[in-house]
Formats: sequence, structure tokens, C-alpha cells
Amino acid sequence: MQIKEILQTAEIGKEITVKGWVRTKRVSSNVVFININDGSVIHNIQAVAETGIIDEETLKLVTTGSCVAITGTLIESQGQGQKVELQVKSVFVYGTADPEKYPLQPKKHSLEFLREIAHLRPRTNTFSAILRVRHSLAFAINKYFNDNGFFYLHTPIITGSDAEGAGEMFRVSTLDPIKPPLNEDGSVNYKEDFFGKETNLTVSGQLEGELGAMALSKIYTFGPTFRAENSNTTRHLAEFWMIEPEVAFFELEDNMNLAEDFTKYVINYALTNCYDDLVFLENRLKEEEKNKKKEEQSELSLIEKLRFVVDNDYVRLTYTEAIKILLNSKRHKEGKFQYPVEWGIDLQSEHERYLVEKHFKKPVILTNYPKDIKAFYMKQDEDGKTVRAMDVLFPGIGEIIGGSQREDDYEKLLQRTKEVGIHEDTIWWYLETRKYGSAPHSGFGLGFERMVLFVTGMTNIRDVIPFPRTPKSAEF
RNA sequence: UCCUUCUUAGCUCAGCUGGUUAGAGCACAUGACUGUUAAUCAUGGGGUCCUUGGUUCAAGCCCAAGAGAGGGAGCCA
Repeated sequence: MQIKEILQTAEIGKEITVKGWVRTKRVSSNVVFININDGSVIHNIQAVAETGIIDEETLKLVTTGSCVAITGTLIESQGQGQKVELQVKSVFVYGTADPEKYPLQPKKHSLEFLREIAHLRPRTNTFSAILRVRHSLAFAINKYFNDNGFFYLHTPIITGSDAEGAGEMFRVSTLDPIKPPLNEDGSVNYKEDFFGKETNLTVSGQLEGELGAMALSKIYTFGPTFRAENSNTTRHLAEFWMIEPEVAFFELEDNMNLAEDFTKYVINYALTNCYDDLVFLENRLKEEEKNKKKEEQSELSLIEKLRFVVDNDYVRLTYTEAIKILLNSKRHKEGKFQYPVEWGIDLQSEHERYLVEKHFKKPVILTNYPKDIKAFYMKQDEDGKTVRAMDVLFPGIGEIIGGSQREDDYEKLLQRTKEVGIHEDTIWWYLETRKYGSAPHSGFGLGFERMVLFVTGMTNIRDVIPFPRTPKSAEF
């Protein structure tokens, strides 16, 4: 029986078997306490055995980290700290864990250390809580789209187009890396490769997503995404999961409404379904903040912060308005921005942070960016200067969503592809959606791990995915 | 990739101006005590001071190169 179920139903007097991993063992003269966790909930169950019930040989094997099955009767706890406990009848040890060598001790470990033992860190309270929250968020995402008439479209992981220019790509090849077949000019002959052309791991499912939306009207993708950028930050991974809805007949305004409604739904789902885990993570954060200066401590607790986002409207403003606010800010006038502010620049982290964390103090949707700093497929505004782009910025995370209304005019799109140097014959199929039955449509990409970061209150993206892939790191 | 900080026991860290046998807390082992909650108390074992090279009578400490990690920036989700 799973601990979650035991604690929920709590049928006193029932005989049950609990299978899980030992967190701590405390030995008294008359009685032994064993705390077990099976990952089904943040809470442990305490097993109590009077001396003699467990033979000494077995008891020696029950150490922190070992895996056991304990059968006994569920009784009301005689001690404080838990309502029920398990009165032990028998103990079976599945697997031992040498206490001299087992790296997880019943004490606080640094997140850096736990990253080095990613194979064992799911056994800690912090990481099991994160993984349960991560699961709930993934489930909520599928549920939201399903309940709102979207179809889950599986876009390819291996792609033959490098059209989007969303970053460096990982090559997929079965050619001999030492002696690849060559063309006459010495370049690698990819016609000999598995797919007969150069292929890479996807950096985005968007282009294929648009093809789906132009048939099924409302689709979303949710899959792994790969970027070979040499990014070493707390918010980038080489392999991450991205959600990309794409909707026919949606204009920028509809797209913003979807982004706001969707993110609020997902956060709210976590609040109602992962409350105990969030309370644990909130307390973890509070402990951490005790060591910080008062100015650096957050005004809201984790759960308050999540409720605040769910209960308040996001601020919506154009890029041009944002630039005005930045130009009028005290910080700019005092020359405290490291990077200059003027219309046409790509906003730097410090600018986004100022807007979201100092000026508005809530999620912000920025729209209508200059076309020169945005992707080729975004729909141009009438002024010819800006495009119908939107970025959703979250406090502490920065850009969590990037999206736009797509250019649906064949000629304009073709011209932009030429301007940015994309060959027509590599994305002819994408252009054809504008040739045959084109329609206005919009979509966005949400970085799943960034959402998990926000909801769990963690600060490093490597701690919200089970096995992070980053430059120079693909262990486990 | 750039800037910056760090690397000493299983973990978290201290280590003075370069000086003789490198410390603490936790963990672990043993014992005592106890319906305990990361139990408590006592005792004990435990070290490639990241690696290589250099300076020096003498290097954990100074210098150089390399490796790894953290934070910030860029790229973005």
C-alpha cells in the first residue's frame, strides 16, 4: 500500500505492508523507530517495533537508504508529530545501503552536491517534491489543452530544416566520424548519410506545429527540444521540454489571452494538487532566505507568490511603451543600467528585470517588438517597423514564453525569408501553407522547466529536470 | 564564449604574516540513556589540502598552466 493512500484513508487497526526507502532509524532500549518514504507523498510513515520483534541481524541492515518492506498494524501514534504509525510485525530488507558509503545523510545537502549524485537525489524530500510538482504541471498542461479543444500534435525530433535559426543545433548522423564520405570540394557528402541529407535535433516544433494548426485549427506540441548553444546559466539547458500551442484564426490579442489563461490554469492546478509539496518547498526557501540580507528576501512566500499571479491580471504593454518607461526610470537617469536604452535595442536582462520586478511587480506581456530583433515568421505591423510578437516575462525567471502572430501573407513571408538568408527550397512546405488556404494564426513557446522553476521556487534550472544536459555535462 | 568566485575528512566549512603533528560541526562506528522525530551525551576511526610545474631552507597558504564547480552576462524557452 502506498504511503499516500495510507495517510489518506488511515484505517486504524488494518494490517498493511509498506514498501519504501528508509530515511532514518532511531533505536531506543524498548523500541525502534524507522521512518520510511516511498515517494508517493512528501510525508514519511513511522514504523515502530518493540525490542525483539525485529531480529538483530535484520535490524542492522535497516539503515538510511536501504529498501524495505514492513508489515504491521496501522495504529494511532503514541508520540507527537504524526497521527498514525505502523506497529511492526515483520521486516523484509530488499536492498541494503552501506551507511559508510551511502552519500545521502539525514542532513542538509547542498544542491551542487546533489547534482553530482543525480541518480540518488530523487530520494531527497526536495527533489521528490520537485518531481511530483513537475509531473502535475505536465499533466495540467495536457489537461488544459485537451479540455479546450486542442489536439496534441507530435512534431518530429529529427529535422531536416535549420530554418528557424533558433540557435545552434545537434547534428544527427550515422556517417563514420573519422572518415566521412566527401564531395569533390572536400565537404562532407550528406547524400550518403542515413536520411540522404543533413539532419539535426529539433530546436522547435513550431514550423510543423503551424502545419497542424492549418488543418486541425487548435494544436499543441509538448516534447523535448535541443539547443547546442554554449549557454552556462541558471535558466538554460541543452535538452529541455517545450510546449508550443498554435491556433488558426487567433490574432495577437487572442494569443495573449491564451498565454495568460493557460499559465494561470497550470499554476492553479499545482496549488490545488501539490499543496503539501509546495508547503515543503516554501519552507525550504524560507530556511534559505534566513541567511540573506533583508533587501534580498522576497516579499511574498512561495504560495503567496503563486496565488498573486493567479489572482491578478498580467500587465500588457508594447515594446515602445516599455522603452518609454525605461527611459523615464530613475535608474536610467542615474546611469545605472549597464546597457544603453533606446528604441530598437533588444531588451537586456537588467531591463526586463527592472520592468517585471521593480516597476510592475507582476507578470508582464511585452508586444510589438521591432522586426529586426525578432524572427522572420512574425507578422508585420502596418507601420512596417514592428511585428506582432509577444514575450511573457515572469518575476525571477525572465522570459517564460515567446510567441507571435505569424505572417500569413505569402509574398511578405517569402521576402522576409530572403532578407534573413533562408533558402526557399528548405522550407517550401512551410511557405505553401500561405499559398493554399492561408489564414491568420498565432502561437507561442513555453519553456517547461522555466515554469517548473517558477512554481517550485527553485533558482537553478538544473534542479527541476531529473537529469540535466548542459555543456560538458551528460552524466546519468 | 566572456567576467568573477571557489576547490582542505563522506557532507558543510575554518585554517593567522609561508614555519614543525592540518581542525570543527554533521555523518559513520562503539558505548550510555531515552516513545524517538535530522534524538541527546561520551569515546573513536577517517586527509592525494583538485592536478601538474615553479619560487623558497620550508607551500594547504605565493606564482603559472590545466581540470572541475558556483554566480553574473550573452544567446533564448
